[in-house]
Amino acid sequence: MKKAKSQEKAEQSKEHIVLVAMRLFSTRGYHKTSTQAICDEAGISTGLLFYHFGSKENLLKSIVKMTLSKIDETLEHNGEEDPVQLLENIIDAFFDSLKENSQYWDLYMALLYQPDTKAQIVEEVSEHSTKFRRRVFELMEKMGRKDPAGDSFEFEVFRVGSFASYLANHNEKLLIQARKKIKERYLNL
Amino acid sequence: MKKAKSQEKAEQSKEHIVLVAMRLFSTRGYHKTSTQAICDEAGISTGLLFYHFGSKENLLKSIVKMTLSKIDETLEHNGEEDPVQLLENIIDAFFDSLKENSQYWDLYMALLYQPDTKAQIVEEVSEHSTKFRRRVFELMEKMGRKDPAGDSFEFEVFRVGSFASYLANHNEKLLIQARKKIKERYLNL
Amino acid sequence: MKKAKSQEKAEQSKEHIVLVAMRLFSTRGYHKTSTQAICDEAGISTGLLFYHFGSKENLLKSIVKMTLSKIDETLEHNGEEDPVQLLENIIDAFFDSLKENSQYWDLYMALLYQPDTKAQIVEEVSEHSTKFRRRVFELMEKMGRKDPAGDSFEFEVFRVGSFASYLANHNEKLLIQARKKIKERYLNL
Amino acid sequence: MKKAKSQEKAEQSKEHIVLVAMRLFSTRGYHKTSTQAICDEAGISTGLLFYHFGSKENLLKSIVKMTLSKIDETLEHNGEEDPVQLLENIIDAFFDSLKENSQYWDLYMALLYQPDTKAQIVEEVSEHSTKFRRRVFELMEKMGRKDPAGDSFEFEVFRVGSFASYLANHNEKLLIQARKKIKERYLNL
DNA sequence: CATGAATGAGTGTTCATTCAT
DNA sequence: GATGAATGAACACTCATTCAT
Repeated sequence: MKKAKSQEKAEQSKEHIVLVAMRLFSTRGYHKTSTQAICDEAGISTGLLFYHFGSKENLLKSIVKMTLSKIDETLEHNGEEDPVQLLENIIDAFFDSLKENSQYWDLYMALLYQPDTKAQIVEEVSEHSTKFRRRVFELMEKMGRKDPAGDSFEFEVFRVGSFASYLANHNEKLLIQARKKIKERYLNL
Repeated sequence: MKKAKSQEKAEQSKEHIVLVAMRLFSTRGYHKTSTQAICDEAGISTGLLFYHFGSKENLLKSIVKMTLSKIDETLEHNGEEDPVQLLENIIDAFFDSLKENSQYWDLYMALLYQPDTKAQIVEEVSEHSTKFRRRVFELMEKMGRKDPAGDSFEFEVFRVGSFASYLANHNEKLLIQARKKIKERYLNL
Repeated sequence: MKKAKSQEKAEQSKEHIVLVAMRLFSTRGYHKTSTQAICDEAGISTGLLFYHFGSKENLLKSIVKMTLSKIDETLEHNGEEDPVQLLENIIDAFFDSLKENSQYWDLYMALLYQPDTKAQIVEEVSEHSTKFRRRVFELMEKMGRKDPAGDSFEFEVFRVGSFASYLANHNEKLLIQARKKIKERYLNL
Repeated sequence: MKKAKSQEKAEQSKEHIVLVAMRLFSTRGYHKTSTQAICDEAGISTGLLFYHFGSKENLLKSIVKMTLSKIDETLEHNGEEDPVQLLENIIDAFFDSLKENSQYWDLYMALLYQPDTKAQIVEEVSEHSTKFRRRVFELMEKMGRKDPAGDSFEFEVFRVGSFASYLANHNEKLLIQARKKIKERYLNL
């Protein structure tokens, strides 16, 4: 019981560190955030961070893993319904996540386009995005679209464009408009 | 004349450093490229880089400025033609640039999504992209599109999506397909 | 207790660095003493100096603070006696300190007459010297001197002159003579 | 004739540099003043400074030499008069110089109390101050003072004290008062 | 679990000086 | 005389990481 308690505490501590680190990484940049700054902000000692995560690099991977699994949960939280409704749910989930996990997506973009950090996270990330692309393709097939491959390609480009545009300056109007446009184009046949 | 010679040499030296720096920044990442590494690779002394550019940050700005002005030249090298043709030229120029100045665009994405580097280049960059967006909007108007605002918005999102997708893994096929799609959608009424 | 031990060790480490730094600053000059030289001489790593003091400038301030507080202790270690005896004690304390803390006073003069270092220490120093001047004035009043203001002014000029002259070439005879003269003039009415 | 002209021009150029350098050295500090800053301020090229002076160290020596010889001129500009009048003239010349060549004396103090710069100027300076001390001693003898050695020692300590006190904070009142006190003590028997 | 003193390689930058023109 | 591009050693400082307690 004691162990369980201590473990739980450790988990809380780890999650707390992850949250603080994500905030700092996304607002200051990964390379501009020192491990010391994370420790200070999280109110822990230098040693504890390395006890839990081993390295700064590994802390970064933990952030990505933890956040992606949370987002996955949201995406998969769907009862089975008709494909159009499903795709709309996915679109909404993604665009909602963009605002809710804004910090994460900021970090995500930063990491993905820097050679050194990209190498660290590419594994965790690529699996996730492949799964997502396949999902959309399947839904478009079920929806009876003539060119599901072409359409899902277009869809993905548009989705990435929405993300990249929004994250470049956090313009909310852009986000609303993009969501509307993407629904118009790919939900109605 | 003597002065001209010496100035010319200095200009060459500066441009050489800029080129080397761009290559290293884009392949290794800005923060992972030391000024020393740039000097070594360029075959110059530590001091010369700072003599010419003053700081690493300023070197970065110089890269962005120099490249953007080159790209601008290409975009504006248009005789007057009908708007459809002009838009196609712009699309081609942009997608060509993506391959030709691939290094620059890699760097561009990395810089734009990192808070610290973004701050450094935002001024130089935003002017450029605003000008480009306005241009597309005007062309769409001239083409007689019903909703030039909505269409140019879509166009921009799609263009950004193409860029972001391509630069994430340098998949050439994706680029070809995206160019084709964007032409289909926005060149034919 | 454990904490106390570790803190104590840290305090020793800091004091050791201060002592080494003072020696090097005073013998080589502040600007000619690199932080690395201090670390080497003190047998510590580069990082530790900055861990404890944050900057070279702050190390300098710590030296001044620490030494001034030591000297203050000596000056104030007086039982209550008649003003003449008190003034003599103060004169002796000051002239003794000049020999005992010779390194500090060398540094003090160097710092005080350089614009950049002066700015760093002026705060710590001025308070100390004001307090001292006031003390002498009060004693001269108690001694019943006719012009305590004029006399304490003269006294201060003479004291500063003794210091400056001695520290310019470390001539011991000069110091003995100056101490004798100052006592003759300001202790006897 | 042409040569003379060119030489004259060179002398002007050299003197100009010396003046600029003295100003910068005294206001920013010797070590905090880069040769480049001097060149910029003087409106000359990097090379010219080194063409004229060979090194920063040598520029410093030139400043000291040039200024001391100017001050010497002032001190020696005396018709022969009675010793009391002569001493008063010397006192006045020195205290006037303190205000007129304030920049030089600031620099002088800074240099004299820093080990590295002291080594550079000690030769030029010590000769000058020895000569001055001897002069005062001789005058006190002629004035018929009982203890010319002791008095001239006191005088020197007081003079140095006045200088050091004034230069520590450039308090004009202090200077006036000190001049008055020194005349009272050593001009009247 | 947790602390924080200690490490040392690495960073961007400065600066006196040289030299071809 | 005069220029200014070029040099390279030195510098203050940072930071991920370790380890004794």
